[in-house]
Amino acid sequence: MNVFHELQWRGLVHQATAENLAEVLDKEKLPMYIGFDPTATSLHAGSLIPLMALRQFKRCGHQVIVLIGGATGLIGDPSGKSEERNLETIDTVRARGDAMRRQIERFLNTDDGPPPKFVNNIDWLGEFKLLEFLRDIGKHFSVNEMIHKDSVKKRFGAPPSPAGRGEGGEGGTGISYTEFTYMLLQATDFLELYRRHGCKIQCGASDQWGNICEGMELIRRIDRGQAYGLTMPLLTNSEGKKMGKSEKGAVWLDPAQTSPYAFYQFWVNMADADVGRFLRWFTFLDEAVIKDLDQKIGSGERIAQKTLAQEITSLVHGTDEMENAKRASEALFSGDIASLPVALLRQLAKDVDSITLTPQELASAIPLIDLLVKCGACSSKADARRNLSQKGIRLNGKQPASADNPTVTAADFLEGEVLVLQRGKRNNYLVLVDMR
RNA sequence: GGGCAGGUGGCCGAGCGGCCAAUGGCAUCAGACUGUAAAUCUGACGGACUACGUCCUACGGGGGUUCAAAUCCCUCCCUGCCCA
Repeated sequence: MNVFHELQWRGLVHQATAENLAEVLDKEKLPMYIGFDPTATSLHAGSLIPLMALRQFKRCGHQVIVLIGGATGLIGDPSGKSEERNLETIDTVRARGDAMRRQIERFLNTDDGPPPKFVNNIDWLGEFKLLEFLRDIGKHFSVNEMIHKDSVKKRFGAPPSPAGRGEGGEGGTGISYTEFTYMLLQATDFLELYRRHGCKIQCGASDQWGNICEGMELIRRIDRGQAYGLTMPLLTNSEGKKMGKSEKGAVWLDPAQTSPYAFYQFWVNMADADVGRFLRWFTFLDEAVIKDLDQKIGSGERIAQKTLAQEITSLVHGTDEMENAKRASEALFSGDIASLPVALLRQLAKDVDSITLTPQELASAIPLIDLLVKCGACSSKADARRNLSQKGIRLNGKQPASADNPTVTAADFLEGEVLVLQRGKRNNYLVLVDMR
């Protein structure tokens, strides 16, 4: 199987540096690398695109190399950023890099294809002497060209032109010499991996195009070698907005930061206009199956969305967690919470935000308003009252009985143990009674 | 350095002495309709409370004038534009 064709029909190819990349890959299974800078302790939904590329290359028999940007993460990539970033400490970057590496290792831990290699650019960039770097690498870069790169141009203010109005970037916030150097570092990485591992392809998100091309050029200039680059689309929704952000913030791949349930729900809620694209990007389902699902979009059952959610959740969190998330979803959206087994509801505690009360706390009636704030369903008492008056709150699936100032007592708990609080249709909270 | 224009709730943006917790738009939240969608419609949208009302906190920071200031004065900080 040719990766290029595979990536292409899935819509994962944004740009390639060679017209004939597909043929090149037909002849040879070139090693490929993707770099991840440790900008956070976890990857997020957007990172799934490069991760899927790694899986696809690996599956097609390519050696894949994952580069952790232990060095570049200390500098900061200006690509796609409108403002200069604050520098992180070495310890922070190291810790994040380790966490990211573990996460990626787990994602690539499959037996279809050669095992991935992991490298960290601190190992070579960290060794470079400044003068050596300037003489060996810096000499190959023209500042004149560099300042015309999108990533840099965006940071330059609109030049005061005689006509009055500046054109281009809207008053850039400037760029430090540090970030300006970033592209040289990434180019050096490519060269280094070309030398060490015979790596000839670098992939990345579309905003990495410039950096990737610089690396290719460097390889050509210094080693007279031929390398390639391939970029992939950015994760955006049909409205062109960046995704991976939900109402609670970013959708993380780390289950401690975004529970598998929340992760699953994120995909179930995908807009019709986006599902098809994501089924291609984020699953290994073949074309016929996906086309069949395309037909079912809009029919009302959300079959495509549910399939998408199941596939990605399995991929990221494993099938067990996916089954749990699926079961939790079915339970909470069944509409008849009161008749569900208490044991099942108790299990939801790890998927849904929950709090535990002691029997003493429950001895007297608790104002529902307080409980809503306590479990996180509402941000303040005023917010709780508001939601209550607008009929947005349900206890175990039902509207609270008393109108004015409803309270909760032990009797409201299913079998004295569990209370499901809901704000709107999709926000679920669990109140458990400590049975010890 | 000189001149000018500004800093208002998550964002944009009105208000320019009392009727201003502050018009409007966006975003957000809930409800209706649906498919746990989109679009649309309705409502809410600083906080606390023994609540169709009361109180507290808010219009860059500080100080002042006034019965009363987002609105006037002083001062400080910051931003944008123009001229050097």
